[in-house]
Amino acid sequence: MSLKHAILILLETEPGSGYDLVKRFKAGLGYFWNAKHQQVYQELKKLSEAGWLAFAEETQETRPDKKVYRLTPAGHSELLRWLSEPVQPNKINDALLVKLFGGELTSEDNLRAEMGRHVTVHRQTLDSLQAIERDYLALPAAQRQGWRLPYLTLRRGILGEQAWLAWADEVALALKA
Amino acid sequence: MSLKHAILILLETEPGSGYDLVKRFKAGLGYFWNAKHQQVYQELKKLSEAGWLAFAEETQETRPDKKVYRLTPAGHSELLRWLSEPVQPNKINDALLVKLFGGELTSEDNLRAEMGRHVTVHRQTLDSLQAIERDYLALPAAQRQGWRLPYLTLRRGILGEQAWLAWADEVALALKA
DNA sequence: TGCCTTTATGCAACTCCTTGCATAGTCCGT
DNA sequence: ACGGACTATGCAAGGAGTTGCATAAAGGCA
Repeated sequence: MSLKHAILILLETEPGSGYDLVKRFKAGLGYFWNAKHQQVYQELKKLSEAGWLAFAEETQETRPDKKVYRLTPAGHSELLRWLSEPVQPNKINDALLVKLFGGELTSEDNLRAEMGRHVTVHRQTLDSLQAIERDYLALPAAQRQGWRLPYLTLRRGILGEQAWLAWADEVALALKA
Repeated sequence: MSLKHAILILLETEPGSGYDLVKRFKAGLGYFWNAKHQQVYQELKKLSEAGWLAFAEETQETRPDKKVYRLTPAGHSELLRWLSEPVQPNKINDALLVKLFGGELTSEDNLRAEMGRHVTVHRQTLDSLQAIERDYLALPAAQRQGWRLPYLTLRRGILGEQAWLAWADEVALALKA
């Protein structure tokens, strides 16, 4: 779908290797686009073959050599084309809800335990997103300007996680009775 | 992932054909698990080969013949096994957020138009979920009991869509300035 | 000294999911 | 009489994503 374009966006900002990209995914985009290292490497290969990326091999002394990728003009115009075109609304596939939907077949203890595990994860995610938000809000206004769109995606994460946790409270209440 | 198990849950409640299942996905589970008809047919084939489902061919006079699938005892225990085991937290892949993240490269008009399209879709989804909720709440308490777990999944949809729309308001405000 | 983590890339094989096409009768509206 | 939607299933091909393995040197910790 748009892993291609996520990569183009990251490399448009700054050229980098596959390994770099994986780290950048984890640091920022990762909240709403996940990719394993394998997928990133495979995609970089395809994007170079399509002529959207070019790479230079950098030999390093104390570390493995790396390939630094950057956009070609064709890659740049492809990115602009993609940005100008509507994206499909998101497909949701949530196994936890499938389990809850069919939960009559199992014990409430089991369901509560499952919810508990997920609550822990979502609370941690929310904490880390809020930590990033605090850093952002502490920046002088001039610097905030450059990050205002990524900040909106961060807000999506925060509001989404808060809503998830509010829902989990409802579930906890319903499973107690 | 768990399309397998979504199908097992649906057929555990009531046997049916591939065509039936697609309709049931649209009516209920569809909010949080999407599947095209092709995938359902392919999965039914695999599940029968694995021995978790059995089917009976029903010849119909005025309509095409169909295969009615039901769980085998092996399918039933597989479902119980799956329910007792933790599910992985959800992977998020949201192309709209990718676009917004890289939105500096395009016009604000374009971003506003894109948001507008998505707002329409989310509002419609919220409306239809709330219509289902009204029907549920109008049922006598005895009947509500059987649907209380699916109702919790419906609540997830409602709270999720409301949070999405609240976020969209924040975005609209930020893109106006 | 030995073990773990980090840096850095990739092949091979697989599952999951999508897209396009094909078939074929019925029922409904115009 | 004709076109479109509904019922019902499926093949073939390909794209997207996962899992397991392999290599190899450097740096930190116990």
